[in-house]
Amino acid sequence: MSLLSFVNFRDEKVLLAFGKNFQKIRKGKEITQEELAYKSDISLSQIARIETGKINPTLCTILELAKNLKVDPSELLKFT
Amino acid sequence: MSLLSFVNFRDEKVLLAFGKNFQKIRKGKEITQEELAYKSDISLSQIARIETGKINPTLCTILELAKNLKVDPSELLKFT
DNA sequence: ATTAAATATAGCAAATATGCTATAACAACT
DNA sequence: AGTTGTTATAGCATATTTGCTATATTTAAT
Repeated sequence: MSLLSFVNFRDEKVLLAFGKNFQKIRKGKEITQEELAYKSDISLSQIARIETGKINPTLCTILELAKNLKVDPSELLKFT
Repeated sequence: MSLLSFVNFRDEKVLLAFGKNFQKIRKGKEITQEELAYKSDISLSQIARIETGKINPTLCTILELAKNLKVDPSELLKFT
């Protein structure tokens, strides 16, 4: 087994950009992380980690957050 | 700690729908799972699991696949 | 400057995403 | 039927996502 077998694709720059865009959209909706966490079934800490680019969220997490932000999921993907 | 603490949000129906849409797009591009796996740095087994709705892919995986399919990531999110 | 609200961080546990290899199932064709 | 190409499945190991709790840091308001 190769030494790099378990180095998954995880682009830090992309995650940071996604997080920033996400935060901009959330703030545009004038909703706090805590409110969003309450509405969606996603923890406050997880939302913070997403916005700071610490983690690589899954499809379902992204879709759930988009739903509760009342924004089209593709909006969340519109970052450079 | 609640009994449901570790039941993450993972919507099987959504994953199945995403997988079917993904497969339709890939086939529309006339590329095999194997070719796509080679181009992107994502394993063949993972692509198969995605298309059959077995797993909940991460943002970076989705973006990487979209890139190598030469399709806008938002296309991949257009399923019912 | 204090306080309060909001966000970020840290550490732990559980679930799962991912890669690898091998095998099975399926499809198309001769 | 047999062959070949493609996709699906299974089992294992590791990294990471996620939730929880608590604490720290930042921001906003008075």
